[in-house]
Amino acid sequence: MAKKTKQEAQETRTSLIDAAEQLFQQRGVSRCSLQDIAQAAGVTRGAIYWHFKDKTELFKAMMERATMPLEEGMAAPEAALQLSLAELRWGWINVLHSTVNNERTRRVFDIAMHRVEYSGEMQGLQERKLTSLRAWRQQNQAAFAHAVSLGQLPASLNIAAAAVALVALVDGLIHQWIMDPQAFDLMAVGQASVEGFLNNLANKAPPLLPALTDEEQLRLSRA
Amino acid sequence: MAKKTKQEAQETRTSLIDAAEQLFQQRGVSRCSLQDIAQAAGVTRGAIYWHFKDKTELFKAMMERATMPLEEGMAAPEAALQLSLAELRWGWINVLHSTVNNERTRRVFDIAMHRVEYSGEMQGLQERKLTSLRAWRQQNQAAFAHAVSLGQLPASLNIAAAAVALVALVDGLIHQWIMDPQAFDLMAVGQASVEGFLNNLANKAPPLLPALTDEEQLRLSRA
DNA sequence: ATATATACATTCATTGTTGTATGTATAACG
DNA sequence: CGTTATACATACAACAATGAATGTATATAT
Repeated sequence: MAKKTKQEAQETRTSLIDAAEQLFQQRGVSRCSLQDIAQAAGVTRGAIYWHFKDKTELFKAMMERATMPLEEGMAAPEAALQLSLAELRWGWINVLHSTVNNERTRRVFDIAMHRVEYSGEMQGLQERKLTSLRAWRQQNQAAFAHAVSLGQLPASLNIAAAAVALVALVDGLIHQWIMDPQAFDLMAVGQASVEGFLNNLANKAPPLLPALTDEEQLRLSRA
Repeated sequence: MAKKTKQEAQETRTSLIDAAEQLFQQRGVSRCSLQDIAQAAGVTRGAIYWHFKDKTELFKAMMERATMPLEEGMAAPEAALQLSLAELRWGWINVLHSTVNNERTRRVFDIAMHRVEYSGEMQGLQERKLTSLRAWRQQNQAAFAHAVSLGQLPASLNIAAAAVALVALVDGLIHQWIMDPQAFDLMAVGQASVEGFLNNLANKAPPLLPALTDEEQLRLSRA
């Protein structure tokens, strides 16, 4: 077959990533062969090996295409210290919005969460995810610290723990929603949860429950 | 080789599941062969095919062995309506405790989250997970409803959303901790988060942030 | 004590997948 | 306008994994 023009080659590359995205989600990454992907894209494996070194590189390219815009959405690292709580809320709402409204984001989240094994050659991807996770935590913690310095949040606040919890909250919401989208409205519950969380950081609520009983403490201490 | 006694056969079965647990976590489920597992357990593939139909069944057995005690921990379905907030807290704390202190629980959580693809023959497992997730939500929602009826929580509370959020919070915390155990103390942050969450359900905190601006609303409406 | 089911080990055939090597028509370039 | 690098398709070799078939020594039941 004939050589394609540069633009046509780019289109081939794009449609390969598209096909991979679909098949990865449907069958799982390890359970779909390069043959499957090539066929779905209307080419042969030769095209894949031309554009990508192997399946791992194809997977990386797919991830990058989808997550790049998201990571840009949460501001640059230098700006991190300057983030206000309102900007933080805006960042999280944007992530939720992309999850709900951007089909690609949703698919890739699903793939990253349920359709791939983070082992072997994919190990690097887990570390990348870890780096990203730490960055989110840092971002939030810095914003909390800034808010404390402005008097918006009490100085007694454990900003590290609060950052962990907020990231966990949103991450958990997205997880649940991806698994079970009709169970709840991610935007509504998400926005309410994030705002509720932030509101409650500002004022110490009185304890609703008594401390754990001695017997409960004891049961926990027995491994 | 010779026939083993019934007890020896059970030991073989157990060591096969043990080996699978280890290797699944190290190399990922699809990336380790039955040969690998058999060898690690000191037997041949014949033993695996005797005890289990195929790799999927072996995986299922491994999951069941680890998750059964956990699901028992959160009470039986009939008792769901009777759970108090204190019992709910206790249930969550127990899950966190198992995650931190039970090596098997931790390994299997890691496997279920990062080392397996929920596609093809594993599809059933995702549905099982979904069922379990819905049960947790139901459990929490019922406890909230009960607390509302007792006047412990305000009647204005959106109990469905609150249940989703609390499950998300704990699930997200466990996720983060499994990925990055030295990043924070799961028991401490977890207990504080859960108690903080419950406390804050009881009293409406005043809004810390103004509502989203018109321009922000507009940006969200543009897909 | 004998027969049978058990708990595996061993062997074999088949298949799917990967990586690479090679072919080739043509776009791009000077 | 000839040359060369490009963008794939095709063909091939090698392996690895599976599932089934078969073998076998011995617990166990009768």
